[in-house]
Amino acid sequence: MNSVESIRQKIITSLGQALASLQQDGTINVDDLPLAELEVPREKQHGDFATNIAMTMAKKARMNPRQLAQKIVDRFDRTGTWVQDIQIAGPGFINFALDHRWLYPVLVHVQAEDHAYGTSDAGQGKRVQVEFVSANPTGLLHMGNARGAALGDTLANLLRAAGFDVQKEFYINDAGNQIENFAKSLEARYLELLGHDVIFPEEGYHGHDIIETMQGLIARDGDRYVQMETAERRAALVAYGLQEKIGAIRQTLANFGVEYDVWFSEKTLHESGAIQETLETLRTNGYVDENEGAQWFKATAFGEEKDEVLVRSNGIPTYFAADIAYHKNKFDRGFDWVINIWGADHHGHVARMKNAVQAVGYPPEDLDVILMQLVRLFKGGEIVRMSKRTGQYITLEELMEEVGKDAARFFFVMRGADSHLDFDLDLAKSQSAENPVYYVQYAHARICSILRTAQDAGAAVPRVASAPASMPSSCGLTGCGSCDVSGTSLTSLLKAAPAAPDNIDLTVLTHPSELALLRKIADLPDEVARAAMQMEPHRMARYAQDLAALFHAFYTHCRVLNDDPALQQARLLVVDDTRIVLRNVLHWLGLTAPERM
RNA sequence: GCGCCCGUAGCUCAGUGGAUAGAGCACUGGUCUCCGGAACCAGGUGCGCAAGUUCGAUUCUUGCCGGGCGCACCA
Repeated sequence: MNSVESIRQKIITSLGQALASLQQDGTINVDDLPLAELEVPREKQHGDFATNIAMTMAKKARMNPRQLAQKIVDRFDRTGTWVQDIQIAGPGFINFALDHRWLYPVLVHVQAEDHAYGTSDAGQGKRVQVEFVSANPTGLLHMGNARGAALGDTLANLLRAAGFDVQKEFYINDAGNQIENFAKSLEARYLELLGHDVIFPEEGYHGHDIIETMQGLIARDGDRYVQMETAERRAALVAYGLQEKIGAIRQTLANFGVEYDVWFSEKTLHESGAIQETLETLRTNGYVDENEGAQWFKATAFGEEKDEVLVRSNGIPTYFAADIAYHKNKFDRGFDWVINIWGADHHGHVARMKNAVQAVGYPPEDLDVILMQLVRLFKGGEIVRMSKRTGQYITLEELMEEVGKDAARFFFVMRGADSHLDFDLDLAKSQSAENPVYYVQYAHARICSILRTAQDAGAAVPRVASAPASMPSSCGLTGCGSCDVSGTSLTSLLKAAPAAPDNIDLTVLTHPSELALLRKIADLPDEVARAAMQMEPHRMARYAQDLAALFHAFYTHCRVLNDDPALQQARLLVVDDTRIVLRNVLHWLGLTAPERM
């Protein structure tokens, strides 16, 4: 349990005891005692924690809220709570102010946990799957995919940090109508490139990229497919096309910092008979109707307006049928929680999917669908118009070329998923103060610069109690490179430097900007857990900005390298803790933490 | 027509059943003998509208207005 949570629990327990005591001697006459809730007041002057318990209980206790509050406070045992001062305020709030010395142990704790600081066991090892992007393998990744990639990857990182057992998955739509279309489009381009007269399919994919794909094939195999039967030719072209496209998507996502645990092919659901089995399950459970030669999912049984086709009258299952089989497969694999990230244009699908999950025998509330609103690109103050149909759109590759991976990821994850995102290309590209990405990264680089200077002067970050053997030593992310290279990083250089005495005096840290920074650092485990469990990765982006701002303020007000050895030691510790937190957060956000800029 | 999302400062967006609703940008004025000025400090306007639930609503409910998106034997 982290420091904040431990103090919070102690206060809640003490409140509960105070209430129980009042109940016992009949001062308040109620049957059941609610558990007090502690909140962090908006206003700093209202203390570190506050509870509204006196207000919520006032009516049942038939007592004036402020009077009740006073009685609670009188019985409140502050042993072990760090509570220094209690005030009754406003309509009946009880405000608790902590002795700021509670923050000092946190400073040491951060050092001990290092890469693991901020992680927790909030998720209790529950198995979670996050499926995101899942773009059609018929083209390049666009802005919507990019937003999904940043949100999904960050969310998965945060869930992992919060103690969930997380799997990242990409669902490959390599079956169905759009693949037919893809095949026809490839064929048209192929023949066209070889000088044949063809009419490009009406519903085909117009993107220039598939011309390049076919140029690649011609370079490899020449015109040998021209003579083939149409079906055979299309099969050959589409096999090549899919392989090429999926490879490109995978590479682009890797460049964007996204690595999946599983790439799941829709086609395998058709080939393995999983779809048929799922249809059987649905039929057994009584959710299938036959009508006009097609098979329907009885969505109306769940209060929907109309049923949905599962198998067309031509015998081919719909995307919906495959998707049900896919979700059944996910739950069959034993996930406790399944999260999908979809574009908002698929919102009509959400209720159906949840109903279908229930129909195959799983609890629909174990499925969460995060809908993300569309992205609008701005350049020079103008909207950049995009059209998928004509292939006129900016790709993720182009975006990364233009603004870089870090800026792109940060901008996508900076806003809540359900808010429309205006992506200002000029701003993301600008290396200036207006750009929040640079603001945050600058704080990290500035810290590293201070530590370098300290090292050159022969000073070092004080050595603190080393981590117990049971302490996790990595960030909790699989495939994380930065934890492995810590042996050569600045940190270890500093740690290897002549050690300062273990016993440093932290009580010299009293400046308001120091304490505010420490308080923010102490909040990290809670913030991570909250962002993860509420599925709100944008909270982490905000946390990073807030922390950077607090650091910059601290930097201006508190001279780190100074001629008071005790103060310098203590402040070096603050600075290095801030570095650790910034680095960890940037890491979960998928951004680099530059030591120089 | 039905359904989903959104409406908060000039702009882009946070936020919470509570006590004086925040941040960045933009605008104005300040801060540096010194650790990175990509920094800091100060300055002011706002919860689309109207009812309801509540001790208390920007938050929850309903209606309306405005914007976006869905409503195929497409995915």
